[in-house]
Amino acid sequence: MPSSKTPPAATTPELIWLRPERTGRGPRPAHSRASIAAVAVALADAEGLGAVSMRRIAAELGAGTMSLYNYVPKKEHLFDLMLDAVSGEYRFPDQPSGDVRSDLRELAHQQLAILRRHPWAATVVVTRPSLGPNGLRFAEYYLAVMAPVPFDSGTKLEAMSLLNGFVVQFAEWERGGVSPGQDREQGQRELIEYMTQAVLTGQYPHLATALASAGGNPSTPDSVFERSLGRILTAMLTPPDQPATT
Amino acid sequence: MPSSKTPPAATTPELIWLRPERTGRGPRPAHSRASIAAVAVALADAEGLGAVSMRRIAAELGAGTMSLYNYVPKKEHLFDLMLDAVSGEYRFPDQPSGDVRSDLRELAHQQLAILRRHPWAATVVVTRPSLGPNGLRFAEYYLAVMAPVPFDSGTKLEAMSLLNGFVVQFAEWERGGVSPGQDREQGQRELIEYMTQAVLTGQYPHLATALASAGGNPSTPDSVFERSLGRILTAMLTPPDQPATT
DNA sequence: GCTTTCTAGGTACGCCGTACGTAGAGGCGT
DNA sequence: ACGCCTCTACGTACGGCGTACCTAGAAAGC
Repeated sequence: MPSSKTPPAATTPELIWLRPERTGRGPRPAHSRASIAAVAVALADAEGLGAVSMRRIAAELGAGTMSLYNYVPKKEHLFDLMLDAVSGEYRFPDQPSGDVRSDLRELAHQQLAILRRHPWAATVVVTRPSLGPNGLRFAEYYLAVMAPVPFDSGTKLEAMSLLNGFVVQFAEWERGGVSPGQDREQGQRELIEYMTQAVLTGQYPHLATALASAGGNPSTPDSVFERSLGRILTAMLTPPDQPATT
Repeated sequence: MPSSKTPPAATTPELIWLRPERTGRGPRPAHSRASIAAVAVALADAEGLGAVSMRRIAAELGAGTMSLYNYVPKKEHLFDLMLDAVSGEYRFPDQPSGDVRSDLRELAHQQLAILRRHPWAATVVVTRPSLGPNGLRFAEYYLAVMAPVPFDSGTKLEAMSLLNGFVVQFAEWERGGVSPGQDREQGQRELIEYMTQAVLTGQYPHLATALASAGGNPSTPDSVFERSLGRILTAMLTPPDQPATT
C-alpha cells in the first residue's frame, strides 16, 4: 500500500514559493534564487525590464541558458523573485509607534522610495502581485500597525490594497507612463501638444479651462504625493459606513 | 528659400494621436485605425493580450503583416488604439445630475464594467496611459461633474487619477492577478496554501489571526468595490488640507 | 558500490517585432 | 491630359525571445 509515499501531490505547483529551492539530492547547485534575483534586479535597474531575458540573465551568471530553468521554471517566476527581492528593502521598526497614521505614512514613503529605485517594479507588481516571504513581512508589519484600528481583518486588508495601489499608481504615473527606452521629456511635450490642439476644437471646454489654469502652479511630484496620500489615509481610516450620502 | 515648405517638423511624433490618419495622397487605404483596433480588441477579449501580435492582427484583417505598419507604426501604438476604442464604450448623459458623488459613482461603475468586459485593458492602461479622443471625452465629462466642487483644476485632476487608479487596481485584483492563460482557481488555492503554511511557522502572528478570521465572511467582490469606492470618493471630495493629524 | 536523483547545458522550434526594398496605384500641379 | 510624386501593399530577412527535449555526469542515499 503506497499510502505513506505522500498522495500524488497533484501537479507541481505553479506558485514558485511552494517549490522547495533545494531537495538535498544531486550535485550542489552553482547558483541560488537569491543570486539570480539579484542579477535580474541589477539588470532591470540598469537597462529596464525589457532587457531582462532568460538568456541574458543566464549569460550574466556565467551559466548556460537552459540551466537557469532548474532554478526558475518559467520567466514569470523570475519576476516574482525580483519583486520579492526588492521587497526585502523595507526596514521595519521592531514595534509600530502607535501613531497609526504616521506609521502608514512612513510605510508609503518607503514603498515609493523602493519603486523609485526600481522603476520597473511598479509595472511588475501590478501585473503579478505575488506574495513572497518579504511580501508577507510587509503585510505582517502593516497589520501590526493597524492593530489599534477597530476594523475587522478583511477591511484592513482592503485598506492595504487601497494604499498599495495608490503608491504604485503614483510611481507609475511619475515615471511618465513610458516604455523602457522612451524619452519621457518628449512624451510629455507631445501629450501637451496633442491636448492643446484637441482643446482648440472647442469640444472640451472644461479641459480647456483646466489646461489654461494648469500653467500657473507647477506643483512638485512630492507635494502631489503628500496631498493625495493624506486623502488616502483619511479614506482608509474612515469607518466603513461613515459617509452620509449614498 | 525653402521657408514656405513648413519647418522640418523635427522628428515624426511618437504619439499616435499626433499623426494624421490619412494625408489624402496615394491609393485609398484598405483599412482604418478603427477597424484595426476593433479586430485587436476582439482578439484580446477572446484569447488574451498575449495573442495580440502584429502578424496575427494582420492575418485577421486579411492583410500582409507589414502592411499593418502603415497604420500602426509600432506595436505600442496598437495598444493605444485598443484602449481608446474601449474608452468609446462610456455613455455620458448630456448633463451631470448635479449630485457629484453619485455621478462619480456612476462613472466608476461604468469604468469597472468596461474593465470587466475587457480584462486586458487594466493591464494596458496601467503601463501605457495614453489619452486618445475618447480618453479626452472622459476627462471632459469628469470635469463637468466636478464643476460644482471648489477645488482648482490641478487638484481635480489629481482626484481623477485617484479614482481611475483605484478602479483599475480593483479590476486587476479581481482578475486574480493572473497571466493570460492561467487558471485563476488554482492560483488562489496555491496562494492560500502557501500563506497557510507560512503562517504555521509562527513568524506572522497578525497574519495568522487575519487569515483565521477571514474564513467567516466571504464578502462578494461587488460589496468590496462598493465599500472601497465610498472611501475613495470621500477622500477625493475632502478639501486638501482638512485632516487634523499630520 | 549501485542506484537514484539531481544539475548543467546544447540544440532546435516556433514565435515575435520590425528594418528594408520593390512594385504599383492614384491624387495633384501643370 | 499627362507625368510626377507620394502613398499603400507586402515579401523577405534578421536578431531575439521563451522553452521543450535530450544527453552527460555529479553526488547523496541505500
